[in-house]
Amino acid sequence: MEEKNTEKRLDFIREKITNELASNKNGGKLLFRFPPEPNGYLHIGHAKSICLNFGLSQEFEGAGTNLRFDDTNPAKEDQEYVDSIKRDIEWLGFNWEGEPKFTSDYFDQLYDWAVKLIKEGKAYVDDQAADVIASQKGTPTTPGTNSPFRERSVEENLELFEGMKEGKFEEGSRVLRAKIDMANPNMHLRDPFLYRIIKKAHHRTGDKWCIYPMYDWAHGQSDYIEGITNSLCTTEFEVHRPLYDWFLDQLADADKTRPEQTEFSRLNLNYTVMSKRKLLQLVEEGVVNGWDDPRMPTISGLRRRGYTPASIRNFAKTVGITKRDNIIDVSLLEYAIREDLNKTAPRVMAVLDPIKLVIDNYEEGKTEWLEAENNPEDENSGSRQVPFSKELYIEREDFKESANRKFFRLTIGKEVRLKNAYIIKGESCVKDEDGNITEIHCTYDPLSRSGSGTEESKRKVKGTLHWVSAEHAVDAKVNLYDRLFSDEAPDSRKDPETKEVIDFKTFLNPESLQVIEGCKVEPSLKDNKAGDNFQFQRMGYFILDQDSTPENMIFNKTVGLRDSWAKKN
RNA sequence: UGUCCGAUGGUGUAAUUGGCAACACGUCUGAUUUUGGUUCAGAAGAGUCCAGGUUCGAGACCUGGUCGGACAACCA
Repeated sequence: MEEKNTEKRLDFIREKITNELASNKNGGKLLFRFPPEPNGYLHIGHAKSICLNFGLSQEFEGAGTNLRFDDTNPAKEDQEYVDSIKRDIEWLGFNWEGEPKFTSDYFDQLYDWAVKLIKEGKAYVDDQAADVIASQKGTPTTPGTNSPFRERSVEENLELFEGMKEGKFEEGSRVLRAKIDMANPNMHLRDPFLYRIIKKAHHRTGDKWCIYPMYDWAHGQSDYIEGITNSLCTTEFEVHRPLYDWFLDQLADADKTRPEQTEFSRLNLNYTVMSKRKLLQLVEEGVVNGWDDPRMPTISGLRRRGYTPASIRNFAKTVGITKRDNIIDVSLLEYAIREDLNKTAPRVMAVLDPIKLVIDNYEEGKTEWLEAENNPEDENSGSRQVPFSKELYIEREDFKESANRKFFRLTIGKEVRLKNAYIIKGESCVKDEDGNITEIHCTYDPLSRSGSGTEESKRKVKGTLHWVSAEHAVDAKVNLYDRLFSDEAPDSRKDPETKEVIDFKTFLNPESLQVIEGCKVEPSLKDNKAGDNFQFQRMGYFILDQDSTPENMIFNKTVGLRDSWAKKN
């Protein structure tokens, strides 16, 4: 699918970059970076950032975007996440500059710089316990107090820091801190941590290190090492920027590229949660079936749900880039996928809740192969043959014995069109002892075949039903999905009494997954492969699941068609 | 009683940098339709958080408020 026409409207970041280019900042060089921590799967919020950072390098001539794994915390990170992140970025249609980068590649340089800061009296080893240090930090409205270890000699600091590196001290017993200003109104400048001791094997550096750099120390310096020009991140890092700049002030070479951090607001979607911690919780507690559960807002979940890369890119585009808080309505996401799939997904017939329909005046044992258009929105999509016979399945909800004039479907005595086939008239129905309808009987008009050109075929009937030949139908399992949470803002509701935030899992939608077996689909579907998107005519968009086999077909519902009838009823 | 950031229809985003508040989603009509889909035509819905000020003219600039968000992890 084509990307929507790029309008000339520039968001504030693109405008800023355009201006920088005009003033020849950094000699016209542009290098961006996408810096995920490999501690979870990427979600739709990351997709926004990916589309920004990698999109920028596609839009500006000669620009590039690095992929850098911010792997400074071996306690949480894992190779599995590295792999999934690479896969998701590529699936979205983006390429990074050269090989993927890792913050852990810079551990030696970072260590050397830390030593330099110590030698200049700008960093010190603090021996206090975490809670003591925390209490000395002060609060946002009250200044902190200096650590008693703040004025240690350079020699002692050097020796202790080396000891930390050598593994001579216990985890949590010492940290290296920058010596800035414990009374600074910006809390991030109150002697922030540079290093802590973590005696865990790192997924890349193994046992080489037992001290690991903190985010603030590692991030900006990694940008600097790579020669990043524009370091784009979300607004919660805005208050970190003075610290980002402080480090560069101490270390950066005047004739090297100095990166600049710019913040934009993160994406929020209603009816879901977007924090990696909470998503991990859903996975670990088995609330969902893994990171790629189609109900998850993860990129892998959306992929398995049937979303396409183009739809997500277009979604990111309509959502835009600003600094203000936002909560995107899921209808925007759903629109993006419908718009794409409407143009690209082949139409097929599938009956989700089948009931037998017998055509009394149709010849026993006869099969006709009727032509069916693959996609009326795509002239080049061609057509296929679908089998028609005396006994069919139709959707149970498409029949009522009698109904008012607004019911455009099958009733006794009224005519409807069977899509791509004949006009039929409801005659009678069979019920079991409980009064449930078990079989419907009808008659057909042999002269009304679709596309035959006869007067009878041109007759206007109000309703058209999808169907599938009972003899030729293939069984399938279908997963129907609804929103994972029944509340718009599951992670920010507060108890009116206690003012405590209510656990987000309270709002889980118990009906978010409905599995239906015994669906009947047209035989042509057997030839398709996992990941293929379809429109089940009149029902919605579906994707062949990765676990599907020709013998046990499984479809996932991506999204329903717009349904102006259901809305009124 | 801090620092930083933000505020435009229900939602998201614009407004050529001071000149009739526009676009998309959503909602509602109607037309078309062998998908109650698509498409097409149209409608309703904000006077731009508030109060002052500058100006012929302010969503935009200035001042002061109000409201919302971020920040006190040996997380990122």
